Amino acid sequence: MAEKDFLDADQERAWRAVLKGHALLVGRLDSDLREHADMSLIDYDVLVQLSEAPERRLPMADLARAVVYSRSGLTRLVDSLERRSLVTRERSRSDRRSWYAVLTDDGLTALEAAWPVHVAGVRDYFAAHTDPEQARTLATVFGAVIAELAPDHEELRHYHPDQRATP
Amino acid sequence: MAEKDFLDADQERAWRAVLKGHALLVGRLDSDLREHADMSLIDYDVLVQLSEAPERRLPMADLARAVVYSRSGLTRLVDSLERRSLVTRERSRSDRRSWYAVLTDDGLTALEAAWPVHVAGVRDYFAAHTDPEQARTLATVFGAVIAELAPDHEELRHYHPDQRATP
DNA sequence: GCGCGATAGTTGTTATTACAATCGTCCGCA
DNA sequence: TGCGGACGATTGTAATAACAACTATCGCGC
Repeated sequence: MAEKDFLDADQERAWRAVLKGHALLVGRLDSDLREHADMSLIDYDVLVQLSEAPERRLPMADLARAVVYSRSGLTRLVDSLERRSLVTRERSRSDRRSWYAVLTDDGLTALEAAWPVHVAGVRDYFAAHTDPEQARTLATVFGAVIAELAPDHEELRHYHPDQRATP
Repeated sequence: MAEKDFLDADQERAWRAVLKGHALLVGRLDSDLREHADMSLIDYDVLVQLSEAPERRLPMADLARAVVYSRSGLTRLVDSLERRSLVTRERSRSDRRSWYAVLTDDGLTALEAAWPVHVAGVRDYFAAHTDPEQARTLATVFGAVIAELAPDHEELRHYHPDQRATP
């Protein structure tokens, strides 16, 4: 059980600042990307995850966890990315229920066009106000939050895609 | 102009942790409130802002800025709160374009029922991983983000509602 | 080998959200 | 005084999101 029912003043201020600052930040990053790179922030996030995955691919369920999105939402998001040729779907050879979302060459090109826009935003709106020590603090705190609320997310590190079968 | 095109590793990690941790956190806080207090996180946020405002009221535009929400979105949100008798609208006497959202007694009761749920969530999922020094760092960093992206938000502190006219 | 609970993904449906356009009001200025 | 741009709020509309239900498949236990 908790010992206190209230948050102390510092914690309260911190939480409110995070809530409001985050809302402003993602709102701005999203509209910057829409305006200059023709994609939303969640599109960008999906493309980044895929670009960093082995063979540029991730099963839908793992991708949904990685970007903290509902499975049904991801289905329609990947539909949209597929219509724009940024991503394709491939059936897993080892589990016939599972599909990979795969980053296409066009998708990688789009990502490479988008990232300077995004990085400039993160730098100017966020990192410019954050020294390295503060950055480490943020990573620690939110890392602990992630570990608390999604302890299974570590497993994604150990994921390996199907080995390519000889056709 | 910026001197660097890349974020350093600490800043990158911090930003990613914030993005993911925030998504998990608000998702959980929202579903906790829906389950145990019959309101969403944004409903709660609106009620809190009103409860802290003089005479429990705020013009729609100020309220929208305070909770970082579009004006049209707030219109429909307040419609919903009004249907549930948690809030009412009152026309401003000094500016006939402007309407106040006013927290009702029922709204205050609902808020008092909801806040233990919310505070417990913030404490357990967030504050438990955040010592006072870290909390101050978060408030500093996100306070700077807010000042960068919404410099006009300070003005809200100076707001005063209509003085009550003698009927 | 067979059944059965669990899992991956999609679809039906509904709620939520933002943008653009609109209406009424305000206020600075000639 | 009255004109014109700005502002507050709402509405029409379309995009986006989640939940629940459903299908197909997996893999454990016997």
